[in-house]
Amino acid sequence: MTRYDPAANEPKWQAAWDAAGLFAAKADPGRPKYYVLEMFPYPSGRIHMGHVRNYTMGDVIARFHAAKGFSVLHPMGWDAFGLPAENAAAERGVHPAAWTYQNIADMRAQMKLLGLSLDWSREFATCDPEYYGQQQALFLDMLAAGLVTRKAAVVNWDPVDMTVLANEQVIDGKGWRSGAPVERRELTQWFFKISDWSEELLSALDGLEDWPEKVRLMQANWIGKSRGLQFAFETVGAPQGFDRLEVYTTRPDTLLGASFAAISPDHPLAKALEGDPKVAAFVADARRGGTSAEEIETAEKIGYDTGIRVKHPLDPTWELPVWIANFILMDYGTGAIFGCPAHDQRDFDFATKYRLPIPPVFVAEGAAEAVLAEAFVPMKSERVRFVRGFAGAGVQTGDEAVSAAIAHAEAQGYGKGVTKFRLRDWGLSRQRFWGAPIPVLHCPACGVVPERKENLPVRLPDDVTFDRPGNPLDWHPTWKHVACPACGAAAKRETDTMDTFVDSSWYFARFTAPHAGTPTDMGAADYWMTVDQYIGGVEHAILHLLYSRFFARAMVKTGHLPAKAAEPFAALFTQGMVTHEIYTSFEELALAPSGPTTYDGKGGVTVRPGTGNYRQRYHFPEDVEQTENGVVLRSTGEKLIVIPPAKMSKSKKNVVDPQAIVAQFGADTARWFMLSDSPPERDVEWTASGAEATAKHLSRVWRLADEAAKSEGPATPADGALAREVAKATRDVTAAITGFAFNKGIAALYALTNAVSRSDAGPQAKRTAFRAMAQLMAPFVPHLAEEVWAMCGGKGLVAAAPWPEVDPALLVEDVVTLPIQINGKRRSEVTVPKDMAAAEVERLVLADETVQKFLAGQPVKKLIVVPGRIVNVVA
RNA sequence: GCCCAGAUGGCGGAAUGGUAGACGCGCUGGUUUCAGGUACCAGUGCCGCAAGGCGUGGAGGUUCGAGUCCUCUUCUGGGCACCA
Repeated sequence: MTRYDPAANEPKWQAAWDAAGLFAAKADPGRPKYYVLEMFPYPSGRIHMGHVRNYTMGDVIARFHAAKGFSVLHPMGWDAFGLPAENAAAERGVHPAAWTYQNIADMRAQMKLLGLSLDWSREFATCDPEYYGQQQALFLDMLAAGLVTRKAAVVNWDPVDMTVLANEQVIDGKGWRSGAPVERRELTQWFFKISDWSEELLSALDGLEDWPEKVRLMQANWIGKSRGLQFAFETVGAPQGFDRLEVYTTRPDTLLGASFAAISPDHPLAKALEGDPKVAAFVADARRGGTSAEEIETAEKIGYDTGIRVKHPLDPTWELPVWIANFILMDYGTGAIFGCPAHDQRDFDFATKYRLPIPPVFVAEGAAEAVLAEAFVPMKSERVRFVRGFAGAGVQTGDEAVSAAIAHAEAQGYGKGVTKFRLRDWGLSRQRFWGAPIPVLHCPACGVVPERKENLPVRLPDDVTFDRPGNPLDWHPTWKHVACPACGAAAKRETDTMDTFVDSSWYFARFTAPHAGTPTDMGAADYWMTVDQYIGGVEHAILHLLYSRFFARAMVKTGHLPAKAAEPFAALFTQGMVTHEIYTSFEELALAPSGPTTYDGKGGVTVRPGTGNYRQRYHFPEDVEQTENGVVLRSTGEKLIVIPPAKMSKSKKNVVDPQAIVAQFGADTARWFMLSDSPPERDVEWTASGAEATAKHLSRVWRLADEAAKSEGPATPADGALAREVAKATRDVTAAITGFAFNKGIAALYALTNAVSRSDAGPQAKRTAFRAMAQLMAPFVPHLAEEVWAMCGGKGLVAAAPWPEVDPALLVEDVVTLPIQINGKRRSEVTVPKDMAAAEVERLVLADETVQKFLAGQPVKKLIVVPGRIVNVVA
């Protein structure tokens, strides 16, 4: 018996596709276009199973739309700037570019094994001078259009990587790459003014109907619109220029519960007081740690009483102390608050610690006013009784009370309603080498001067070393010393480079004209944009997608994209992770007392307390073996602890290498299995048994097709039953692909295989069925599909064949089997012609022996006949 | 604390309010094979010899009929948050 040989067939068909130029995207005004894009990879050097899953999904979508007659754009590139290249450069003494381009070459070779329908002619890396040069041009246009600004900001400073970190790059108060504790520093930085677009970016989310609801919600929360009251306290005893203290509150209904005012350590007033050494010492203390709310949350609340007082707006005789407190963020609102400890837990904690009064504004309905043990924050449904009412009070708490309080403040003239957003401007400056240089100069005479466009790209130098910390651009002997483009005087280049999120915020637009002499070509962009289907990990739900949405708008404004592309991704799909079991063992260290290891059932492994020193080891799946005894290490037979599947990670060694899988089973097996076992949005567990089963199935399909291809038989007309199975599968696979339910599409293909296998139709009818199956399989397992197509007499390449249409007549059944329920329980069934009248069905049902038996003489109260579905007898 | 998503056989998962468990894995029996593997056939929610009964985290409800809709609840996963 011959077996299917992927190793021989897959390269053959890949070469055939290449020779036919099938995947080169061509702008064809006569055809509808379809732009499918997967989030491009960082060139780490190896592809992983997550890539395989991501790109296979995109490939199914791309191949399907090509077969449906669309002009498809399905490009691939490299998100190639970033810290790992610099780390590698520092460790190995290679230039980041050399390391990056070698990785790209390696990964491209691995990816090509997968048989993806990618247009490689459009490939670029963001570290190509051609790409980042256009990015610099884009930056200059945005600068001219007022979309970029330079301002001082408190930033997270990573003292090891010597760079600014975004809040989200700070994990547990430490840099996400270096692990070093983060400090807060004030630097002058370049910013994209994304916060000007808060309202637009928020409201436009409503139109993104083909985005996951979850992602839209996460973006909405991130933008964080709130309605509140802004007002100014009159100060008493404050330094010159601080007669008033502006505060913002979303809870103006609790204004009568004020007990203190507090300002951020970064507030101008705090700075004005830093002449006092005690204040300076406190502020230094409060600034320890990162700027993220999460970081600040875990820090203990500390405060310093400035001695300044403010007058309550509703009662000038009522004075509140002004504290500097570490939990107030300068970036949100005005950097100053009034504290209402009775109805805000963190204010309560603060007031308790510093023995400040805690006056309640309201209590739960029916409750007496008592000393509070914690802040009283009523639930939405809870009714309250006001104990310190004012005009506008007396209604429910919540939005109504807030609106009433704002109206009251506006009527009395002490404040006004203000809408604030949480979203902050996007700081793009990075003090790193391996990024796109920010194309501006600092001239002693002219100040900040944009580089001239004809001088772009501002290239990174080749002669750099990484043997000392900081930014190599900054201490390069010559790079930054240039003449001012405006006056010709000696000037210095900006040595900051751009955040790598900038690179990935417009690459999708560049793919439409990857070698244009301007950032985009409007003709190409007009044809291809927007991206019809974007696919990637949910980890990019906020930043990358929000930045891209901002950039697309900025590019419309600067004339680099047509207005219709302002929302760059029409549909988004976020795929689940690839997981694998983890195999671990404990190595007992010398002199340690012995004790058993245990597994807690939740993914954690613990060594029994008090048993001494162990070193935990992880083992690669390829090094372990399943035995009757459980999972053991192949080399030693040592029994291993198996931890339930988790995301593949190098540190846990629960990884499988796609290249090895392709070598063992072929690309089609990897592709099929990645899509077959779980819905695409959920995690999928990679298992060796599942991969083997997939390979067996694909081999079976090939063998059945091979048999059909080789059998001689009468030229029977197409077998009706088999044709019906093909029609059903066509309907189901089509629906599964358009509905992003690839697992169901694969189930339909299994069902069709079984149907063909069991069918007694002649070989000719079977060959017809197999050609149809090849077409349906082609998006999932394109190589095997070509093989089956060719064996069974398909003309040309199946990859170039149109998608099969369903003949609706074939899906119509002549007779239907109706289940019969008696009082809602299934008791019998009746097979009737499809169109039988309900009255006739009723007669048949009542005559049914089983029905009579279960009725046992009871009268029938009601008889429900749902045509074509079910019959329910109510007795 | 708030928001979101889930909970279905031994496992992954199917199921426009209409036969719960498609399809796959695993398992059982059989055929082929010297054997292992492969391949093929049959079976496989639970209890029960059977008739039948019970079954979609739990408790109620709506309905002729609920995995699906409503209320409450438990648990799991994810997101957000000293956001004023």
